[in-house]
Amino acid sequence: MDTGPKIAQVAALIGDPARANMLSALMDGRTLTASELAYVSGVAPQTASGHLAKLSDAGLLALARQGRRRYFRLASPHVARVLEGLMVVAQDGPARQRNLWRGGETLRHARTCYDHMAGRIAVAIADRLVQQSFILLDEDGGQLTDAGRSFFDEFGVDLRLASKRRVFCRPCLDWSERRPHLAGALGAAILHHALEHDWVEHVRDSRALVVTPAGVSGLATTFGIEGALSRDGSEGQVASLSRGRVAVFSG
Amino acid sequence: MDTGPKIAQVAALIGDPARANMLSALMDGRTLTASELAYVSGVAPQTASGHLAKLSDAGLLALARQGRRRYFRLASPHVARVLEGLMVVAQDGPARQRNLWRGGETLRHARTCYDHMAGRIAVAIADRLVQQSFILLDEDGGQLTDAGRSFFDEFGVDLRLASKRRVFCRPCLDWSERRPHLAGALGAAILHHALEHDWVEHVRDSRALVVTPAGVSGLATTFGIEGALSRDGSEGQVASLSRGRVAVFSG
DNA sequence: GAAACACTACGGTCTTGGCCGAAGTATTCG
DNA sequence: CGAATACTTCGGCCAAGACCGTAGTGTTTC
Repeated sequence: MDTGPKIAQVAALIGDPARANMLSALMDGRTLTASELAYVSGVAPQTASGHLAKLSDAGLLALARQGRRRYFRLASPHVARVLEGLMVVAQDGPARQRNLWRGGETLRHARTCYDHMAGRIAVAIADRLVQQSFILLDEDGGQLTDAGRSFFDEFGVDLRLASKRRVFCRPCLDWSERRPHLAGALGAAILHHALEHDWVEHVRDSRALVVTPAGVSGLATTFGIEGALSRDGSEGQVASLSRGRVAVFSG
Repeated sequence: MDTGPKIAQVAALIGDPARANMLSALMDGRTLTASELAYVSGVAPQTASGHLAKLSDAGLLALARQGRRRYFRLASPHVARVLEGLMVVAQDGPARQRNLWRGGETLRHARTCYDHMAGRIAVAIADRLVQQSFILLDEDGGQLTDAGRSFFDEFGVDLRLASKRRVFCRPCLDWSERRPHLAGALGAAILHHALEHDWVEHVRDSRALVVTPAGVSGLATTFGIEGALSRDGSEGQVASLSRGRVAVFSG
């Protein structure tokens, strides 16, 4: 029955800005050194060291020492999911200005989400795949159709990972677009493919991705995606009605 | 790029023991009054009032006033998922004693998880359904098979919810068993059915469920579940090897 | 072996925020 | 209308913990 305190302990750990910055920086699955994490979190190395010790002790980070430096990464995908979930809640929570995002425009456009793509591009890809009946996908689950299986075969995505009868197509709620995009092994395979073919490139020190010219044509011919590729604020989509937070429900 | 601070804000909110207790108490989807929440969180009403204001402002709780009292509930299933995720991370984090759980034995056996069942029973049900090829389920996703569809039809679960082509079978990682159980609309339907037929009953002021005699036979004949029903500590399952938290990975 | 580097441990300062007593505002009941 | 109930606001107390300066330990480089 002491589930509350356990939750609180972990949440309090994530609840410090410096630590949250560290975890955010690791959300794409990279491994970073203590110094790098000190820098991104905006605190002195001594302070960062303390934070990192706490996060490791709690099992949120995995640590590997190599010579005189220590490499940290998220201990498991579970941690990444919690962080992603917190982003979602943080976004739809306060019904405040959603569009004062400015700075994050590149992130909103395309970024990595642990091991797959997120952002407008990723949502567009997912939408397109659903529209063509290659996958079924909503907030609660996803699955590859037979048509989808042949599509991805032809597309060149390695589906051997998917051998057996494993379900490997799952949704991940995009915190910037507030719609599900494709995660799981299939999502990871698409990102892998995109990086492999230089469709997208990592932005240094960021989870952001930029779409290359090759990517523009590749995404267009493969998925038939055009509109979502323009990165300038063609924020056509109405910001959805702001559900009042103080919902009156029949009790 | 300010995703860190946003995460931190929400996490810090959950990171206070009193507030975490409140959220935990609401995890089964109930609506509770401010007084009740003050009681479960172990603080004075004035203090609780402040906490509840913060949680509502942040959009974690939805509030309905009715006469002189205020009813609170989780603002969305997203919040419940974050809490469940935190439980999972809290469990596998510190590789400490997993079996000093004592008090929570009832919870480990069967409980609600927002709108569906969790605990040994729920994992057993999911396992059985997978074994009989009625569903596919792993940590990343789930799906109902054709055989499963007819099974649930016969079983009497209302699948009309599942109309269209919606995917509605999703996994939820059980923090006590560390294996996925069935969530989503299908999981909710099973819980609904079980409550409807008096297979299980809520334990007052708790998320725990007790299995009635009717439930024992119902679960046995319907799902073929026997072993998992004995609630005495037949903790046969070895506690899994304790993966050292400081994993050395090739960097 | 000395110097530079990466990280950790310790100690003291200072802010944040949780806590409750007391008092104040709605709502219901007799 | 007054008392009881449910909740909120205010103010002061207090402890937890984030922060960095200083001083270490271990590792690499020259």
